[in-house]
Amino acid sequence: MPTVNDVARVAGVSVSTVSYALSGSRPISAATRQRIERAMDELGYIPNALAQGLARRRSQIIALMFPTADRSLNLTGLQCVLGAADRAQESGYHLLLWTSDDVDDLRRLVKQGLVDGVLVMEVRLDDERIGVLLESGVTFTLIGRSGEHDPVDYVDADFAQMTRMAVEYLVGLGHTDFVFLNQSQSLIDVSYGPSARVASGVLAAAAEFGVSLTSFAVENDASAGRDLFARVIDEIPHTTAVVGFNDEAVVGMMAAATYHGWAVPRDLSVVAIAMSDAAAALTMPTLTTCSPPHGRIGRAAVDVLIGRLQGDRESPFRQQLHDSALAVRSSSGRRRRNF
Amino acid sequence: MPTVNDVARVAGVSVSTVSYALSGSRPISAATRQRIERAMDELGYIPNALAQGLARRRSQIIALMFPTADRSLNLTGLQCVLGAADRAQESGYHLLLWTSDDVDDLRRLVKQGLVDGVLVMEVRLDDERIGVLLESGVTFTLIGRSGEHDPVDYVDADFAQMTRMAVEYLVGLGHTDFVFLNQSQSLIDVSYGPSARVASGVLAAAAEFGVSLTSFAVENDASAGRDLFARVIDEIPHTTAVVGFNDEAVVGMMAAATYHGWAVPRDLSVVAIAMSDAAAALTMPTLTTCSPPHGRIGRAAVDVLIGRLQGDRESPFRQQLHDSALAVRSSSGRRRRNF
DNA sequence: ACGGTTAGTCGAAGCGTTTCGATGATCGGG
DNA sequence: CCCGATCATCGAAACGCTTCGACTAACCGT
Repeated sequence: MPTVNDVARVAGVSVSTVSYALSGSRPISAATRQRIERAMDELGYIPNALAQGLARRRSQIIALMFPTADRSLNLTGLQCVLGAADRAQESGYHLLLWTSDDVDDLRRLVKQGLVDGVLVMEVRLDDERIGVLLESGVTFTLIGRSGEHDPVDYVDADFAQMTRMAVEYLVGLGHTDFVFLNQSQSLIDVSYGPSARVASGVLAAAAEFGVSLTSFAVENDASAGRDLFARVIDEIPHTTAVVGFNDEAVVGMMAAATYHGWAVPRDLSVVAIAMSDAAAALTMPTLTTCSPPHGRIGRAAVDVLIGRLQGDRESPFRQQLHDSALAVRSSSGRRRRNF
Repeated sequence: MPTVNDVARVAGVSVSTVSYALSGSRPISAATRQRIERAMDELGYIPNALAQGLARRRSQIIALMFPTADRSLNLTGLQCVLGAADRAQESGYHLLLWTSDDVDDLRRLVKQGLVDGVLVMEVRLDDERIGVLLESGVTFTLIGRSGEHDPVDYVDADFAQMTRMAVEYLVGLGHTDFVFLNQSQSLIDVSYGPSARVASGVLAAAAEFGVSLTSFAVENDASAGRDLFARVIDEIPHTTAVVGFNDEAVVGMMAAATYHGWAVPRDLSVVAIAMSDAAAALTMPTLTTCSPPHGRIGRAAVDVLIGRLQGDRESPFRQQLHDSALAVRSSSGRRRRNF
């Protein structure tokens, strides 16, 4: 591999001149610049990233924490990761994928000086990673939010907007009796942010529109959804609308409904929260969804982080919430049943 | 951030001694080692990864090429990525996520000296990235295979085993008239490896078991599946088994079948190839699948790459094929219809 | 007691950049 | 026609680590 030395020799200048020509941080005469450029592509020179990083104290690498433990994988996370990766590349940064949840690993990572900044996914309400990052002094931004009003940058979905939109849509179709199907209690117990925020958002929206709503937290599998349906026909049979934030249970519930002769959407309208389009297309009937723009959120988070990295460190915190979109498919319709 | 210098000063030794204590590449007396270790954790010392990489000419970073263009995202890719990321971390490596497809970007990446090795996903039969990597001299392993017998390391699914297993299973249930539903022609046109291999595998298996098989390549969406079902009842109505390598079209076909009064699996058995468990659980009925162990493949690829990185560069090529597993769900059963 | 190992340590020269300060050369203004 | 600015370039010192060669002391066998 050719080095600056080689380029300098071939171009007949000093290494510092080559460096200045490359970075443009000092004026270089047109003639010299040309000789240097010729030398560079004659040699096929590409600056060594490690040396550059060491000297500049900037690696142009950002870490993306995407912990995989304790969480059922879904496409929504992937979209976010890929959005972030694409954007990082467009902005001249590398993206390091970090799947560990462990704060000691994290501490080690940032102390290594390998990464310029960190992106944090799957943020919990009392996420201990935030404290670690804060005290380490590294620049970071959250994809999601903690429960406290930490002085941090974040990009997140606007859960209030999302849930209100879902409920408003169903109210507009005449529904007045809702069931909300949340994620498993175990996820709520680890204070997974979205679960809490979707729950309170749905509740608030129901109150706003004056409709009745009963909430359940069930495991993330089809049988839990079937069991729940049995409970619903038994205890609150006048239910005509379901808002679900639990992919597999929602599907299980639809299957049970169909099995019991409740047609979807004739007898029951279902809206899934934050389900990917690809997943929604696989169900029968296809599910109406209300989902955050995960890809865009990932990209926006990269922009925020890089903005902070390149700009002033002390400016006010950038905190963005992104609107979700409703994708009407075949699982929702006008209320038909009457009691 | 403390440096080796600080540690050396506090411990009262030279920097080289600190380095040797850290790497263990030269003997250090127990007493000295203790003083050094004490100094290190008193200062909270972590070696700077960039400096270390520069000096050792090893960054402990591997790149994972996961191009996102032209390909519908699915969980199977995610599993593989996450498996690789986990394994890399366990082995003391960092994983750089690279989403660009461009060979110039790739060339630049490897010339930068940032990564020790490269993992290549979504390999096409005539993948130009392979040539670029080969001539750049960087160590790499494929997740998948090209069409040629390149002298390269790879880890892939055993498509022959996979397809044979799927067909054998259905034959065992009495089926003799098969439809194979492949991915879109556009994917085949870019010579996407799995499409070709699954197609020929299914064909070979059908021949082996002496059953009839008709193949179709359709777009990856539900309506294409519905259209195909219409064609099937028209042209080959005696079909009782479908092997599908096209998630959305398979689901669309099932929906159309149900709509036309063909019950699945009573009148039609369906096996989906390489569909994720999560996706299979969302369909109705839930789909029987035959899928490669994507997570394990990702991990294995990391092992192969790191083995090559740390071991001899010239040993015989490591080429692994992994067996798929059949997950029987509700879309397949004994053949009932007779003609 | 003596040469030959060996264990333990040190100094210095890299690794490939950037960047600071210095040095000439060139220029415009009075 | 000389003086301070400005422009273009250079040399050398970082950045934080590894590693080679050398040196000292202790140790072994004879």
